[in-house]
Amino acid sequence: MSVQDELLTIALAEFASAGYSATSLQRIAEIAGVSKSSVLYHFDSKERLLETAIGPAIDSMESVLARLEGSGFVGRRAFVEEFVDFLLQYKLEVNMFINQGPSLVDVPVIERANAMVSGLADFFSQNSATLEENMRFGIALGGAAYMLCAAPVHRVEFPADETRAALIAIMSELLAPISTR
Amino acid sequence: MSVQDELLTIALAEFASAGYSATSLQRIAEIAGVSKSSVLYHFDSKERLLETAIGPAIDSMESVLARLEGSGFVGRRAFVEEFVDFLLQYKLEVNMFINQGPSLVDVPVIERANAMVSGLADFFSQNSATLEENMRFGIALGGAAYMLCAAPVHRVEFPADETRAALIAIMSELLAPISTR
DNA sequence: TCAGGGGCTGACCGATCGGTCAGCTAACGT
DNA sequence: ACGTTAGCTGACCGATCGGTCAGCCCCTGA
Repeated sequence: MSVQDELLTIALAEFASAGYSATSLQRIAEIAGVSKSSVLYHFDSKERLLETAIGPAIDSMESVLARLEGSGFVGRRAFVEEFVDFLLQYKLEVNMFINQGPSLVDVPVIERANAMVSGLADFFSQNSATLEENMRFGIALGGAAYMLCAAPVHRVEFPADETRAALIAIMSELLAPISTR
Repeated sequence: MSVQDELLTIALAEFASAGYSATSLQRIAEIAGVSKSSVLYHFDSKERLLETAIGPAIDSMESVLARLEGSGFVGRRAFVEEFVDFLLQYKLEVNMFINQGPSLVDVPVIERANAMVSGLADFFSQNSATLEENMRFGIALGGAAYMLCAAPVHRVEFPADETRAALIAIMSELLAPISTR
């Protein structure tokens, strides 16, 4: 594992657990066993380090959202599976988007993540006839994201395959009453 | 409104929106139109300011959890209503607990909040026979908390009474399959 | 009239922040 | 053998952080 990749892994873990602004470059450098100057040699700034660390997750989320908007809500089952797999793959990044997205609005790469969240919310708002339908979307997606990406910080993790199946079942049940338009 | 109460209101809003460590006493003082020294006169430290601001919410959550553990899960309907009302009353505080609780573990008052979350999770873990049942609890509570306390940062708010009714209905549906033990 | 205290302030402190810069070392191409 | 470059470092910078402190203003009770 290259020094860059190691720094990215450490930075992502620290940003997600302690918060972006509360994580110093000095701390990341100490964990990696290098100097703070070395971190700034590989990544021009703290913000660039964040961008590189969470960029792939944002790209993946963008493609998931694009497919959803392309196929419409008739393909809800496929979307639910894609969404759950996305959460399972990018737990730490999603944790960051949810917890720190609104507070890091001045960081361009975070703006992209916030735009994804808003895009999802807009899609579901347009595809729901009532407030209850809209809340079914929110609870399904927000609850799934919380269980997979936020709750593990407090508690132990569950086996991934069982979790995936249970999550897809519950989310499908929540979204079932919503009619396709 | 006294200066103390005004400072508490401002501090809570800033802590929730920008994050505790990213909010400086200087900024709180500027919004309130007083000096940083004045903030530290009314509250001995930044940590004390946080404690005073979110203390009532923690007290309320403790009583909700105590009643749940006292009555057991047979009174799930009453608990759901209590929980939703708690979320509606303490949106900003809950937003802080969820988003920044795990990262502020060294602050005693936040430890109390984290203990509440763990207590809730333990109760539901003991009252669920399968992983899916356990996830139903998590999605119901996590999703509700996200919709009410985190999502409004991104988007517009909904009317409170309709939201309350819809939320209670959806959560009851999610928790219905779980047998009382 | 005046002593006293609550409310508030600016000046200041050490610590830490992100970031810059000159320079060291080892490996590589010619 | 030598110039170049990548990788890395410590020293240092200005800014900002939470917190301390002496002192000012103004109201109140004796």
